Amino acid sequence: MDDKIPGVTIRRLPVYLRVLRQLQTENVEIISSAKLSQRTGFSSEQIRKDFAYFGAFGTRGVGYQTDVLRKTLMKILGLDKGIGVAIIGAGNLGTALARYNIERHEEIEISAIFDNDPDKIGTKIADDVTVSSIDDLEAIVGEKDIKMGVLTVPPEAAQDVAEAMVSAGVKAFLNFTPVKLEFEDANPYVQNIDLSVEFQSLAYYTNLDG
Amino acid sequence: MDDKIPGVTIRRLPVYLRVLRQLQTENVEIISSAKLSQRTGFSSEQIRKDFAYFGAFGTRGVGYQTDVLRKTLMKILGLDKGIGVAIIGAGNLGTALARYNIERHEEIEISAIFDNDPDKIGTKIADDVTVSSIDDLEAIVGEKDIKMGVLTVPPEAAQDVAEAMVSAGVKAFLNFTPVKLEFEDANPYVQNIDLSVEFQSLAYYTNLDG
DNA sequence: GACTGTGAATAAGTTCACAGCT
DNA sequence: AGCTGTGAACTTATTCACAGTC
Repeated sequence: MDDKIPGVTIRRLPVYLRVLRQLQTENVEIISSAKLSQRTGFSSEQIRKDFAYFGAFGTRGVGYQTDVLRKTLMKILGLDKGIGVAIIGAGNLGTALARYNIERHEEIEISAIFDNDPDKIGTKIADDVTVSSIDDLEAIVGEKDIKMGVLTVPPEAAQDVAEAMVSAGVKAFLNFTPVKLEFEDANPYVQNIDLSVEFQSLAYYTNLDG
Repeated sequence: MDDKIPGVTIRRLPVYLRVLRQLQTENVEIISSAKLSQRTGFSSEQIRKDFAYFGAFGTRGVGYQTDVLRKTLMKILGLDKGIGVAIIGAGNLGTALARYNIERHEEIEISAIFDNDPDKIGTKIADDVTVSSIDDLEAIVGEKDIKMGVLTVPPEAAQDVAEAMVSAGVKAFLNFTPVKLEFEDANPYVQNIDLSVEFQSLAYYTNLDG
């Protein structure tokens, strides 16, 4: 039941989760891969393959129970227990992400946001989120058992901050800086989101006919 | 020279551009695919393959001229001429992106930002960027010849806004909403960035050893 | 009859390996 | 000798097609 799940599959799970939440508000108790296909845009075969990685939990001739499916996917992603996140860099993007995230994800909690600007430290970004000094990074990350870091610092600070976080126990990063992070002993998971890449690559398609 | 370039290659071009800009400030005039590999993290074969899509412009035994390469890549992406972008939704994320982008990309200019909140309309987000009413969307997009749209609106508004933009001439979207956009006649390019997917899928990796 | 689960076929992208210039 | 350009091998992901279950 736990043979190396491809990253592409993992990244589809939150989409399934979103649809399943919707379906539950609509009181839909059973759903077929074909219907899920309509709602997600993924092919029905792909959906069945994805679910099969976690063992078969559909019923042939019937479909999947939305409730069971949702709970299973939550558990696989580890969203059944709360996850603490720290955002490093309380600039435009960091602040926006803190607020954005708090609105949407109960399971993923912004536990702290850090900056090195004295004017920002102590500022309240959102309910329950106040900017801490980056000097307290390791202490707070350890204390609050933070496992996930979001990097929205200037590029030159990224590598150092990331290393400090890893030694404090962070296992995974959302890296919004254009820096290719490298680690010696530890091997945290790094998901890069490079907004320059998004904007500039999109330019290519504005010149094409479609 | 122009046989269907894979999307993955297009998305690597901005990374090459960033490195090439750095190299030029360091006065490096010639660069090998091996050196580019070190700086980008992509394999040297991959880099050569990518460049080969646009015709061979390296010199065997020598390498690539940074200046020629940079100009070629800029041209392929269409960054040699300015590109107008509109952001729809002046919330946390939209505002952050407007400011973020203005700092970094001269070639990609935020030409307008729209919202439907009367309190926001007329507000200055950054130098030269003031929030316009969404009622003026089509007029302004047409007038300023905007080709790229960034959607940071609430999900329920996304489809309508996108359609209005397409009829005004927008060719490509950066879609930060979780909505699967669909179009009838036109076929704009849509790049989805789903922050919920990023956060939730990352949770999976915080539970793994690596 | 409806829908899942899965091997087999295909497609897309990456790495290998080496011939070909300079 | 050094480095590009590229066909061939390989790897990864998706789609096809159908047997199996309810």
